Amino acid sequence: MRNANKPASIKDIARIARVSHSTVSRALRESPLVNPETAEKIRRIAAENGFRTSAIARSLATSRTSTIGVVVTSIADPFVAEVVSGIESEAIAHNYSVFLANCNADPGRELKVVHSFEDRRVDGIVVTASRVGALYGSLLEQMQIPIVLLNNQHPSHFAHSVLIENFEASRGAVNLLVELGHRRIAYIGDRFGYSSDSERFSGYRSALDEADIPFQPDLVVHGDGKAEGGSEAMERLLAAPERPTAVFCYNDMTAIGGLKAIRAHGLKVPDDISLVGFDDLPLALYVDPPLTTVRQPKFDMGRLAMQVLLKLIAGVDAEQDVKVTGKLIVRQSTAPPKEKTECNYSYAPKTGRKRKRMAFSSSRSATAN
Amino acid sequence: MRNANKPASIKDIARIARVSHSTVSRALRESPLVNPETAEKIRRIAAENGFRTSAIARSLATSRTSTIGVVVTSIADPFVAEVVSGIESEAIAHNYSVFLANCNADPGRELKVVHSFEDRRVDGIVVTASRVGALYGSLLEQMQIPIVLLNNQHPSHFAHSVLIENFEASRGAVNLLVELGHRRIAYIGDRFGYSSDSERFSGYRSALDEADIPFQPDLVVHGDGKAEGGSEAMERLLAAPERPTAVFCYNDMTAIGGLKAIRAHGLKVPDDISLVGFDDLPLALYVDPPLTTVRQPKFDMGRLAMQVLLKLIAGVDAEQDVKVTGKLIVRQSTAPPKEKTECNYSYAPKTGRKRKRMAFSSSRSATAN
DNA sequence: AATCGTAATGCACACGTGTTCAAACGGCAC
DNA sequence: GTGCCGTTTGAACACGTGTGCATTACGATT
Repeated sequence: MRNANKPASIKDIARIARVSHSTVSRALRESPLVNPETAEKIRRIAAENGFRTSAIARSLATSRTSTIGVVVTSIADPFVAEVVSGIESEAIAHNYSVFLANCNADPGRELKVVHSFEDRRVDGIVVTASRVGALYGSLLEQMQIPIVLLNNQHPSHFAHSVLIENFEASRGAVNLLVELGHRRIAYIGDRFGYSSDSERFSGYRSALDEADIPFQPDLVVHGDGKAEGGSEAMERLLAAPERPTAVFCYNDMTAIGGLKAIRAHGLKVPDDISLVGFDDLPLALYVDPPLTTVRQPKFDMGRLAMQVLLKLIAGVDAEQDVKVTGKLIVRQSTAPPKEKTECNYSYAPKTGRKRKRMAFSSSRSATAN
Repeated sequence: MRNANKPASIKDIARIARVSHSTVSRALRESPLVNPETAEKIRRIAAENGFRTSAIARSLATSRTSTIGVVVTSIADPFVAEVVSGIESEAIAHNYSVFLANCNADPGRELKVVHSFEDRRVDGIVVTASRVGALYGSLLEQMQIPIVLLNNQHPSHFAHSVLIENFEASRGAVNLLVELGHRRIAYIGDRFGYSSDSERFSGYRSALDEADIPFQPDLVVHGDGKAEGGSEAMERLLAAPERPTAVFCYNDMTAIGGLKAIRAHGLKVPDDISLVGFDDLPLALYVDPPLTTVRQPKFDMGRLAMQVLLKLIAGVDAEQDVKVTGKLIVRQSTAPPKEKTECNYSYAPKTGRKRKRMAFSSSRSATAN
């Protein structure tokens, strides 16, 4: 009907319906101020002409865009992808659209994309696994946009955040190894000084302390959070005179790298060495053996971040830090240690031991509705 | 400096600089029409006040948003994630921002998000692995927005598309198995009637034909494109009286499901059965054994789709269908068949055989710049 | 019958930017 | 001095929508 080129405007519809553009605007927004009959007529005409009201013009008039920006390190990271999926799901349920931008762990790039979001007048921003901590303080001052950080790697008191309980989760994971009877438990950390690494390391130490297992610094090595670094770190552990019987890893990718190194040495998981990861990536289910790991409720964390953001946008105050609990998923990469040289510690239930068990279940899972 | 609340506008800057808002607009856009000195002064004042020009208002004035929409089945799909990464990379290099929307393989949802993109006046749309074929014909008529389909699952003559050469790629993959000496080669397909499945199946048949291997219908079964379906399909193959020595799979996930089933039967890959996948997901590298597969240049396909879209937006005409070639990645899931009952076909080089080798390399890889 | 209240509609302005056109200014050639 | 041209600037309008305010119409109330 239209000769195309330019999309039809509200005034075109008004002309056809013989009313003012104000009435059309009201009719399409279901305003009670307009006569039901004419409203129906207008909506019919709009539909016939394939009219869609311009969100751009509406945004200019209302100074709200119903749009949020999501900045991630890399959308190709499976962890990130699930988080974004959760964000998007919650966003679309509230008629928000999401801008996505990779920053490839480059702080300069991160700054740039945040500015591009500012230009686009997004109503809010979610940043996953940001390493720029102090930056957001002054940035936030300048542009008045609500920001939610998800698993941010530097403590920030400027923005709201959603984060996993690293300490509790890793303590629970290491405790599983303890209860299986392991005494020589190693930790393969990350080498970039992330707070998630230090928190998981603290959980590891805490679990050892509770089991009266002395901490041995030579059982702690560092990877790079990826498979390659995990392999190299595991090599160092295996080269030591007395190797560990279990290894707790910073994340699944280092565990998978470690798995490869263990196999290269002709050893078996879990027979010779038990392995525990962190994240529960989809991948963890498909390696051999399937990986015991701590599940981060990635999708729910994304939804949660969006929910917090929506509150901030609405002006409702939300709690500063939303913590979610991990859940230990026991698969086949963990088992009791082989009876070996030192048999002092058998797998028999340690009846008289400390009864200080820790609550570590799926309770308080992040399924807020 | 500003009392905040509302972001500063071009007029605020104009007032401070004692010029008209037109001059500010020109100065910020580096127009040659403005005196270099005053331009410098204006830019300084703008920077001091943290001013950022509103992309919303600019879009309204110019009727261009520098924005594209990407609709995907699920961003949590690793294939999709890498494609999106490529799209985003190329987009940001041209100062475009990207809207992301999941449709969860629900055609109704797909329609809805495309309409939301229309409302937002995106300059273009990329759709990955769409199943809605004919729909886009009429839809495209209504809204005058350039669309590029990536690996679309129904042939469409309405929109431009980027797609993998399924036939050639799968023929090459099966040919590898033939050359290794396999004769009983099965195919685990997909059951949803995608064109990618039928094309890969055609490639499989073609490779058999060229090797004078008779086609056996009972060696073709169907999964669901995921691990579960792959396992079930493989179970059916293994239950047959005479099982295959090699299996070509519709994609990596079905191959991985198949791997699991093979292992459950106490058989080994590649000793008892060779396995070939399709896609080269990151996962393929980490299963045991690492999977031989056809690599789709996912990132480059994303970039390519964006490049085509940019051409269409600019009004330059682009070729209707851009085809990219897969690349066979040989890892450890393939090997010559074990010498067994029928020893008629040894692995000795078949000297006198058809010399009709096919060209199947990384040539014409999609690295257009 | 006059007044009032209510429903329905249109007018006019605002949102922030881009762009055309006219105007002001200064320098130069005649 | 006058006319012309180039440079720089401002005024005005446009983009498409939302909304406060005034206006009209009409039925109900006094």
